[in-house]
Amino acid sequence: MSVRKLPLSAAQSNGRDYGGLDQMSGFLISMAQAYVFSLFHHDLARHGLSPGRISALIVIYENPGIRHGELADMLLIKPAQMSKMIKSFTEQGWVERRRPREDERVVELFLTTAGRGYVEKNRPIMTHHDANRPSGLTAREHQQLVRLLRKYLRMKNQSSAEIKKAG
Amino acid sequence: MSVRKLPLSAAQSNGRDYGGLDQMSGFLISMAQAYVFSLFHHDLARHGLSPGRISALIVIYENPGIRHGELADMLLIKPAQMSKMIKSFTEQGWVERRRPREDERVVELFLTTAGRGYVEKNRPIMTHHDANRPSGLTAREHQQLVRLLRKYLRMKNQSSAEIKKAG
DNA sequence: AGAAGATTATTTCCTTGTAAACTAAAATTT
DNA sequence: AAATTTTAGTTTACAAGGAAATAATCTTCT
Repeated sequence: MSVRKLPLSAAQSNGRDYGGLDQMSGFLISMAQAYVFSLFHHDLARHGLSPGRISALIVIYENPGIRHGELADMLLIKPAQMSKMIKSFTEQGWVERRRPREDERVVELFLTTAGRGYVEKNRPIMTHHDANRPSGLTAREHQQLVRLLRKYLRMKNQSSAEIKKAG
Repeated sequence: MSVRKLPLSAAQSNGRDYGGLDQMSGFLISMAQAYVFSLFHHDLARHGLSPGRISALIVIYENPGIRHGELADMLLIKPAQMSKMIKSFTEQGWVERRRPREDERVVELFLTTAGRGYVEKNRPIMTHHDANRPSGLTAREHQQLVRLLRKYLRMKNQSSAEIKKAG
């Protein structure tokens, strides 16, 4: 049985040697990404969900009026790709673009009612999938991994909303 | 100055809210991968290095005769993509393909002398780049991240070569 | 032996993502 | 104020990667 058909298992070395790659964080991160992506696709593609697209919609949901470029910076997506994505969102009727009077170069993004409905329906599915993704880690190690990745990426410790919620 | 021009900084939120994405390991792994990839490209593209390609060559170097499909499984690369990559390697004169008599479906891969030279020249560059990549982590946290990612991917604890070296 | 099924790799077609050139608007310089 | 430079986003042309169909070989079952 080919392993490639079973995204539930990650890398298969079978006695082969990674020659040091398996001690490099860059390589491991790339492998983890491939694994996560294949699982996401396997489980959620039938919902029409793609990780990049739903992430962008969630951020617009939380930050109405966010600018095109800000969104690209937050998600590490290139502006060119962002343009295409936003265009498809407007065609889907999920996103509305506004050019503010005071600076007509920029584009501000807002979700339509349909867009908000789409996020409200699918964010829980995504969250659940992420929390329940099979991995070799315990729940505690998973939390630790999240903490390390956030620090790796130099993310601020908490969003203001989370601080409010926790406080 | 736009952040997108400076791959040395990772995600930029600037007071915006990730709406929970920033607590999901899948999202963080994807962001980390984008960050690592952009840095790799920024620093090493002039050497003609791409992470996927050099990784494949390293694994062939360490495992002469490895089969097409085994390599794909180890690197989480799809067979279709592997075929294209191997084809370009043979055209570059780095890899030789052999069809063994006992099973003529399979393709066994070997590096040519030029291929071995290429790996020997570039692996240290890659290793150095990985070890010195800027991140928000201390050296100790970096080691911890490597350990967690290996466990996440259910990788065997050590390669036999490493055990020999350590033992 | 012969048919049916499984395995391995490749080809074709399509989607996604990037880089570079370009347009438009605002800020800066002279 | 006119010219230049910078900023924001889009378009275009191309490269990387994946899914599905195909080809070739091997295995299994009768």
